[in-house]
Amino acid sequence: MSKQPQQKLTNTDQNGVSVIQSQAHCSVGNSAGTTAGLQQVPQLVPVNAGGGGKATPSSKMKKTILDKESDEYRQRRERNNLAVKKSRMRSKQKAQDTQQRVNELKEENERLEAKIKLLSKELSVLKDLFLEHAHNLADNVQPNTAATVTPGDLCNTNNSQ
Amino acid sequence: MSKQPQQKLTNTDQNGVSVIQSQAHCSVGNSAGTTAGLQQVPQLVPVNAGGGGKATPSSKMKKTILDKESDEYRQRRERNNLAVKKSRMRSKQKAQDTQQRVNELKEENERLEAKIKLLSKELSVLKDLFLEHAHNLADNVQPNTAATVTPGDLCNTNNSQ
DNA sequence: CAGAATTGCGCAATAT
DNA sequence: GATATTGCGCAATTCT
Repeated sequence: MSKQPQQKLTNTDQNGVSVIQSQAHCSVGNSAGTTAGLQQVPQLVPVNAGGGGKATPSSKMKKTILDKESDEYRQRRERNNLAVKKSRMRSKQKAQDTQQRVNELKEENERLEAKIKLLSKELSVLKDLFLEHAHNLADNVQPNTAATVTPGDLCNTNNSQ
Repeated sequence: MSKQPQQKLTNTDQNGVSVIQSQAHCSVGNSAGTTAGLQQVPQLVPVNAGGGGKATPSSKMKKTILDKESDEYRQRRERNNLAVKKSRMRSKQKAQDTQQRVNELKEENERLEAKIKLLSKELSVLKDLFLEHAHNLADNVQPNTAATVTPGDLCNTNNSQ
């Protein structure tokens, strides 16, 4: 997947055989022969076959030099066009999905970040309490009076999230 | 943005006008006949323009009935081809970037998740200590002996991350 | 060898 | 008016 074989071919078109296709959709109806001028196809004939018109694609020869007319040709084109469409659709879909994924991940991230903030805060509170308590102990304070905190306050820390 | 005007045109090819163009500036070799056979071609001329070859795009006429020959036409095509290439490149780049973003976000997510785990653990430890201590107090234990914990242990909790 | 999937490319209709 | 986008078909390759 993903390579770029196709001969780089500098924009200067080298061999170009190109074709035009479409056009057709001129006006709406077009159905019949509405199409004004447009001549039809030139028929690129395969000049072909170097010296001995090999009919059999032995070693060198490209293929059988496709006949644009051939039914088989048309069929193949049509199938390919279909495949192309499919492929592109998928590609597009994938891109969309990826974008969506980004959004989801971003949200998730915010949630996590928030949770961290919360936990950090709790932790800091607890630590402070501890330090305070330690102090009290150091100062030799009565244990009972030292009960400044009720653990209960810290027990509902089950952040649902 | 995003619509799909282009006449759907059922795949049944209606009238296809095909042509070959290039050729002209073949010059640079394109080396010999690399391209197998392909002869060129016919040059589809726009049969066209009703009676008088109007040069001026008056009211009805399409445009000036583009002359495929016209220099201006060729120039426009070339510029457009360029634009198309550019656009596609960008599009591809964007997709790639998005994918990358996904990866980054995923990593970040894992980091956050880990941090949360850590904080949670610390918190849980602290809470346990608290509970234990509370117990001791309840049981009326001597404060001094209650010094089971040293706050110091909890002070280096600055998770670098 | 065949058939589907990808990919680069150019055209033309639109959109901006 | 010019460039940017987009759908489409062709052909060359690659993948199955």
